[in-house]
Amino acid sequence: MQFKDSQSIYLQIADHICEKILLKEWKPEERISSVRELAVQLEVNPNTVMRTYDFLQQQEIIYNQRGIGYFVAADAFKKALSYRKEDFLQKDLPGVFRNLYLLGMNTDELKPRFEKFVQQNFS
Amino acid sequence: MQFKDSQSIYLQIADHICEKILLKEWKPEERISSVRELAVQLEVNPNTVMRTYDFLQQQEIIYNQRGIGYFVAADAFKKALSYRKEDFLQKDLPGVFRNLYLLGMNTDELKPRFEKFVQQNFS
Amino acid sequence: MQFKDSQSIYLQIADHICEKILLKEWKPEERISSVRELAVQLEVNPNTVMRTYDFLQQQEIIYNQRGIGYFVAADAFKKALSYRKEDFLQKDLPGVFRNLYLLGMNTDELKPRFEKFVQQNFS
Amino acid sequence: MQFKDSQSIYLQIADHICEKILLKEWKPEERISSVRELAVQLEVNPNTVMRTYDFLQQQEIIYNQRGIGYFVAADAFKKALSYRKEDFLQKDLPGVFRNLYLLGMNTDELKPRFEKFVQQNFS
DNA sequence: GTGGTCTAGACCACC
DNA sequence: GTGGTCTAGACCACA
Repeated sequence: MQFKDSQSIYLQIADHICEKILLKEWKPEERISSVRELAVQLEVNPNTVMRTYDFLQQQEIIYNQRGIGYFVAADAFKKALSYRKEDFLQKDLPGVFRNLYLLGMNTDELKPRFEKFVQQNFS
Repeated sequence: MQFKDSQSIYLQIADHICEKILLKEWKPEERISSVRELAVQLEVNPNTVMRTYDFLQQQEIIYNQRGIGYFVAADAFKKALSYRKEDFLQKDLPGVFRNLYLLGMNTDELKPRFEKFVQQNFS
Repeated sequence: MQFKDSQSIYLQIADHICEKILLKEWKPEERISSVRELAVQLEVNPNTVMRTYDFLQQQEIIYNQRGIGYFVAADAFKKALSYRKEDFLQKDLPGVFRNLYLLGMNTDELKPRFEKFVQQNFS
Repeated sequence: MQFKDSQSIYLQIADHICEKILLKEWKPEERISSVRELAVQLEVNPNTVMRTYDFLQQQEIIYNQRGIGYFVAADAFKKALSYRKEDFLQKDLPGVFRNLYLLGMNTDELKPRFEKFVQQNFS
């Protein structure tokens, strides 16, 4: 996995995990990788993964059983959805629309790009 | 002008100036505020404005005449457009599309929202 | 390291780093001193070093790994060469040639001086 | 006349005047343009030309007759030559040689460039 | 520990 | 008046 410069790594990892849950690849009560495992896998400092898990735990998307590991929360899907949706419509969209307008674009131009994106990333 | 915490001030100022140019409020070869003037006006440190101007000069959106001040470049519109467009398409859009997909939405649903936004903000 | 008055310190530091790379003392992917370390070593303000690193990153001679440090770019030699060469041919040479002509000299007279210089400084 | 960014305008004007003298286009005791005339001609602030004349007067290359104008000094040629030569061999050349070496060039490569330069600028 | 940003204030050369 | 550079010191997010 490669990371963008524009967002902190730990949040990119959090997003990645949320997607697994939203796409139902990971199911409730399922155990997820340990901090160290994931750190090795992503070639990242364990502290960074720790931070991700901390963050997701605060969002109540995962929970911790001491000495055993981290698990997907029972209502993780719902939480992950709201975590995603929360800001998107209110915070992200206005900025997107502003850019669209300033750049002389419109939503129709986004359509083919969106279809291409979905095809490349989710199929 | 108030600043968000999510982006550095000097880049927010840069974006603001780009918008002036994209909206054709500022025209080519027009002199822009001096570093100190703008600093007072925005209530930020002159160094911060200097950094903005430095950045915009690198983007070839503004240029400097020694001892006189900064001016809007002849092809500022084009440069500003490509600077913003590049950022938008590469950095913002993927995240937007990802959210759209995960939230089960599509670009058609954005259309009425966008039209409403434009009407409210640019007319 | 002592600095001249005729050029800004941060660019003199940049030149110095370029030389290390051109002389192959520093190799691709090698980590370079942290901002603070170099600042202490050169007895300048960290901001000044930061500016140097910023500049060299724009030239794609060094790159940054978040929270870890700055590294010599893979093609740093090439980039450093073209950066220095461009400056030299366009900014320095015309003035040199002008002086040569006005002083009634030619390039042949430079040859022995150059050879002596190389011998004294690089061997 | 266009000015480079790398050197202050008033010194570039001074250089230009010195060249006129070295090329014997301007002769001893000849009156030179007034500050205002030259400022208009070069599209520069009169203060800037004033500074040039001040500087050249300090170098004893031109002199002033109050209320009449500026004149080329009797020994202007000699002074201009020494003003040029003074730093060239000792200050400029080492930097040039350093660059040549670092860039893997030698004086032979300069020869055709020099000939081309002379042809373009002085014939 | 790392870089990144910002403020405050100073000094300089230049137009 | 203009920009440009530098210092000092602070605070922050991040790995």
